[in-house]
Amino acid sequence: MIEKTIETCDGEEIHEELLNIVREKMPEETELYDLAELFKVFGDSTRIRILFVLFETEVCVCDLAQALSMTQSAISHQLKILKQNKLVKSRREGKSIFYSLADDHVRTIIAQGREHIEEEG
Amino acid sequence: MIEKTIETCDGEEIHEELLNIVREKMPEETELYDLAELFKVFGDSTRIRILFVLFETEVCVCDLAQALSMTQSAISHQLKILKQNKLVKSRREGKSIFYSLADDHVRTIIAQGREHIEEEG
DNA sequence: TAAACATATGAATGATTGTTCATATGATAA
DNA sequence: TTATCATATGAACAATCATTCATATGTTTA
Repeated sequence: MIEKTIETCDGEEIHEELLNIVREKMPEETELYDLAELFKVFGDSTRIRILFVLFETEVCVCDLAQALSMTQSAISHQLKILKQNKLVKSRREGKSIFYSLADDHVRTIIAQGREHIEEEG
Repeated sequence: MIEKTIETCDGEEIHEELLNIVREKMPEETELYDLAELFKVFGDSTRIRILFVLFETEVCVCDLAQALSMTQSAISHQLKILKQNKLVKSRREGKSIFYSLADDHVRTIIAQGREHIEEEG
């Protein structure tokens, strides 16, 4: 933490400490962009619902579509986004393709999100 | 985990286990919506950059704007969204308003996001 | 009080995005 | 091969959203 100061916002006097922090601790542009992209994936309730199903079991696209009462196409489009972001992986079994969680960060991130929500008034 | 079965996608025969899981484990509509809303907030690189500054110190709007090379208005709009979602809190000090992190879920969520990104090829 | 400063906000706009529709790809069965 | 089933995908459309611009609110100083 930098010390609190009073004088601010006179253009020239933006705190040097603040600028140093920004320069030193701020991740690279590409990482910031990738982070935002990752969280965008969680920012849609259809994809969240897909993930909650995958928390319990692997499923094929068509069962997912029925379980969530959505079209196969809509689900498939969303699975593509989840897969591109490595939240989900797939394997073929005959005509079907089964999707499952790629790793456990997904559970942790969503669990933290739920905690945050529940603590709000 | 439910047992894996082969037959799928013939319309009537969607696995009962899957439907039960969806009914029992899927959060309420409102919680799914709130979760997606929360993650949408993290899904913008401007807001991510604001949060990274707030990881280090509290700041007033105008210093934030200068540090991130953006207009006061743009920063103010984003701070409003962060505050509405209780990721950030504010206090007035004279003419300035200082913003700081509301709680530590923010750090955890972003830390998990970074881990996920770094583990990708 | 009026002027100056810091922040907030409503409207407009360009960009992004989720879903639908039609169709393509890929695998199995006849 | 041909037909059928499961999934993927491109284009189009509507809805959402981040930024800008102009202006309003609220605080301090003169």
